Amino acid sequence: MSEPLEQFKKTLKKNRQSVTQTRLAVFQALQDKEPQTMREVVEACTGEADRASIYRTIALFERLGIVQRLQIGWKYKLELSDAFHHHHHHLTCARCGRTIPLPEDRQMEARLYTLARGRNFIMQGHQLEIQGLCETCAKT
Amino acid sequence: MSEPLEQFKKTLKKNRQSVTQTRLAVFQALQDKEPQTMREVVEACTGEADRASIYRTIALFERLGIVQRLQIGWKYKLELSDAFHHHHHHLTCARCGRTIPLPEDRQMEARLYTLARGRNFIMQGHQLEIQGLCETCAKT
DNA sequence: ATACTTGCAAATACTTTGCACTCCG
DNA sequence: CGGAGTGCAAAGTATTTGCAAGTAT
Repeated sequence: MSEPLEQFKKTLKKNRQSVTQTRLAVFQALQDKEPQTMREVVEACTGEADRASIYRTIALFERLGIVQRLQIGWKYKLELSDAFHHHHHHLTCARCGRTIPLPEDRQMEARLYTLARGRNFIMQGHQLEIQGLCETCAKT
Repeated sequence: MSEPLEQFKKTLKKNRQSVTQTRLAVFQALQDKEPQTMREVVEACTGEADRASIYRTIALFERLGIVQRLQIGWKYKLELSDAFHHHHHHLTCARCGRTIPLPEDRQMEARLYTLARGRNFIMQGHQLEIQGLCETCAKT
């Protein structure tokens, strides 16, 4: 059986939430894809779920830590959270808009934690986005 | 004369943009303040500028690198850019919503640059937001 | 069975646009 | 003066909400 799918269902159950068609559809739409805009998710689910339900589902998923939002310029995109991927950050190409994942970097994570700690701040999460030009666009 | 204000006017002129009442009002609203939501900026400028003009002004300021957006959860906030502040990042309290500036950290910036470089990516900018609990909220 | 979820439609909130009028250089 | 910039009103988008009807446990 599909490993992440099981984990997903388990997460819902653990929080006493039903495993419904709508939720499965939204989860599938996000699976193994690059981060998507809300519009893309809605389009991917057309016919399977109503726009309003998708918003409600995404909000639930965020509350349960199933999805996370990334800021891409003025907009945001959605992707499954670290529990379903490795923790990572992104490079976004300012020219073509592509979102490229960066591998986790323990050293940097540790440094962030220390920085926050120094301000008596308890770090719960963080988000890092780098803008620039991807290899392809830099050539032209 | 006010130093940043002069710099602001110079930036506009350098780009052949007029120094208008609206632009001054928006700039003042952002000056020496914590990052604000669009709504807050609009409210701060009520009576001095129309909502539509403020949106147009913010768009212009972003184009000229006068302001930058930060993602705070689902929303964004606006603040004057690095040219008017030191480059820095933020801690956002998940409980009370406060935005706390973090000092610049050269070492971390350098590491980011290296990471991007390793992927043949030309870094032009980046954004880092840390969520957690501020000292006050952590106590209660 | 029955409490949680959804679809639908309508209300809000947020952002952009067209155009005639005003102000800056 | 002449073009850039603005206010106003209206059009688009995006997101949220109430409620009757459907569905998972």
